Amino acid sequence: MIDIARMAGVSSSTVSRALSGSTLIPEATRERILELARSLNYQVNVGAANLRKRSVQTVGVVVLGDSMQSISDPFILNLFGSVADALDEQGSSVLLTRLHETRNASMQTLVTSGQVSGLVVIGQLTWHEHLNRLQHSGLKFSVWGAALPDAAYPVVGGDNEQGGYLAASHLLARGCKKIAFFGDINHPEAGLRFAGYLRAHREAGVTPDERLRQSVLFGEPRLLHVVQEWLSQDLAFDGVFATSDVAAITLISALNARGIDVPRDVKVVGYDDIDMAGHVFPSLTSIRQPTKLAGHALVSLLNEAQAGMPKRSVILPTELIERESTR
Amino acid sequence: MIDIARMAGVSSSTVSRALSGSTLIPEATRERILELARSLNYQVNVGAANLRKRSVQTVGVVVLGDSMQSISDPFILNLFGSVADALDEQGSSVLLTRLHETRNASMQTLVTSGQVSGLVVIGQLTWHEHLNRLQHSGLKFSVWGAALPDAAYPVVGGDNEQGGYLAASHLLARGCKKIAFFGDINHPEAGLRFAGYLRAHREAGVTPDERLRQSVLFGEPRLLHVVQEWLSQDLAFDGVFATSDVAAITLISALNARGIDVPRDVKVVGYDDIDMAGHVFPSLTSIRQPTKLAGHALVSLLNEAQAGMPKRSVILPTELIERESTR
DNA sequence: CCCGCTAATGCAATCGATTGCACGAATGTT
DNA sequence: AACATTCGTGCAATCGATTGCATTAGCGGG
Repeated sequence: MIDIARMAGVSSSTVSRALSGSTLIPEATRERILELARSLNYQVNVGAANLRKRSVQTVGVVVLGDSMQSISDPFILNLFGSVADALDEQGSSVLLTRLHETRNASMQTLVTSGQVSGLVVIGQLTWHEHLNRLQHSGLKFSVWGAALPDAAYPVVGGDNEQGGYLAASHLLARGCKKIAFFGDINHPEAGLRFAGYLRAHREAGVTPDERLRQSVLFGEPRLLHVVQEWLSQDLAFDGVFATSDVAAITLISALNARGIDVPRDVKVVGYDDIDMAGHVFPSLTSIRQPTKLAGHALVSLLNEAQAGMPKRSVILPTELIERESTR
Repeated sequence: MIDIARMAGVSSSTVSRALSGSTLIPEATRERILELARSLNYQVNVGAANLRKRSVQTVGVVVLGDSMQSISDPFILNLFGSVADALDEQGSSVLLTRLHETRNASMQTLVTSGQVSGLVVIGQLTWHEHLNRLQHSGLKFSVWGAALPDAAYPVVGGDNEQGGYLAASHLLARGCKKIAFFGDINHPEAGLRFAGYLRAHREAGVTPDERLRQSVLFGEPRLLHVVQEWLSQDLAFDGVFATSDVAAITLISALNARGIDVPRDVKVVGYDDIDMAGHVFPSLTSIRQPTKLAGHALVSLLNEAQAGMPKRSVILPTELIERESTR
């Protein structure tokens, strides 16, 4: 910067002001300096500027779990992209970190060491208590997940209850009477989806068959096996609501293999509306969560936390995307 | 740091040395200072340290393409995770950036502005020329993609030719005579896979039918439509090699819908071995690329570039994962 | 007892920017 | 013509660390 100052015949103060767009510098001078900087391929050293300004334009995005490898869920990737987009828009950089269960001190470290100004946390699960503790210690962050009643930290999540309701209502409206539920009821988000499934049945005056429930975990490795086991029980059903598209697609493949036609004999609704939902045959009806909004909401809540505003949580509406699997 | 110095009754130089593990400081003093720092929850300001040391422990990972949204390819995510793991291991942070076609100047910027020491680039595609230019301008980076003959930059990629060879050989060994190829031959990686497909045919003494080629782009939105169009041509075939698992799964769904049994009537091999390959029915035989190795290789090549060592490229072996779609 | 040497420590410059304050010039006001 | 503003610019301190060099204390050897 001093070199540029010399070449432009001004002081480094003037260069700094010109580059940062201060109104003190007349347009003519600024143009000259800008041009010079461009031709020298000069960029302000962000680290030095941050040091003096005592601020950082970087947000940490923390993905909880063993490793990114384990996150095979395409929905998480979309969400992640949307957070990155939102941060881009406000001119922040994204420092990515994955955390294992063991190294939980490191979330604090990122902020304390001045690398990031705050955190967006994706993947709540078993970390709930730890997140509560961090919130009380004054760390600034926002979290994607289910809005647990005793969460002290700001949460953004899809409206899982509504999602489950939309799915089941849609199947009922399509004439299904015996709708199976595929998902792990103990998982916070899947549990809410199940609650919505029940509400839809109640409102329609239909009593759901308790035998038509199969616990399927997210990312279950033996998914195909579980599905086939379940089908071999020869239960009577004409519809399925699966809490993940991966499970739904697996199920449809298995049904087709047994000569059961989707959607004629059985109608299926999935969850997350992953890319492949539109690619398989029959294409899959699914519940879409507004990832675009989610990213913005997570960033907004983080900004609010940093501004010292009171903690707030956001529940985003879900939407049913109708495709051939329920025609 | 000055506060700690005062409290420990030493100068900030001593604290700095103690914290960075200099041998000048006797063990007793260092322990005392470390304990004090811990109790005050103190962390060295990374920005200030970098400024003085004139070094950065952060690597930029650049994902090329419109937006993370468009990267529906789960393989890319795995790769990304593996790069992040490798950087973690050597104690580097990961600054994530997505770039659009339009803003291509910004790769330089990240390094020039001192935010990162180098870049790992994922997604080569149409950027080849631009990457060559950047390499000549002295930027330090490594790239995942196909090792194009005139690439001036270090590349890590799967052995696409071998992958295509493995896939086609496997189908031929399973008795297939008419093997269709699904993929965009103009895409560098898919082109090599096609070359391998041809070599396998040559070695087996089988002449591939030129009509059995369907150009399918990665991430094609109208994939399902394309597949159905193709099937309606009623071409005779008993095997398919698809250059992506998503295309392969779509194809199998469509075949099943027409009463064509996989693997009995037609055998199918995909590429990338995505998670869902094991979940669908019939489960999908696929070509796996060693993502774990890929991450390490990308980081190694970047380190070498930064150390001023001559450019080198790495081609990683692929592996056929046999499942039901070719039984 | 003095000298030399080593082990610890501190001083102060430095990294590359930003910004409060002071100053001089130009302009406007009576 | 004298004075008050406004405008543009530069000086120098500052952000929070690191590190070359100087300095001091402590110790053993001659």
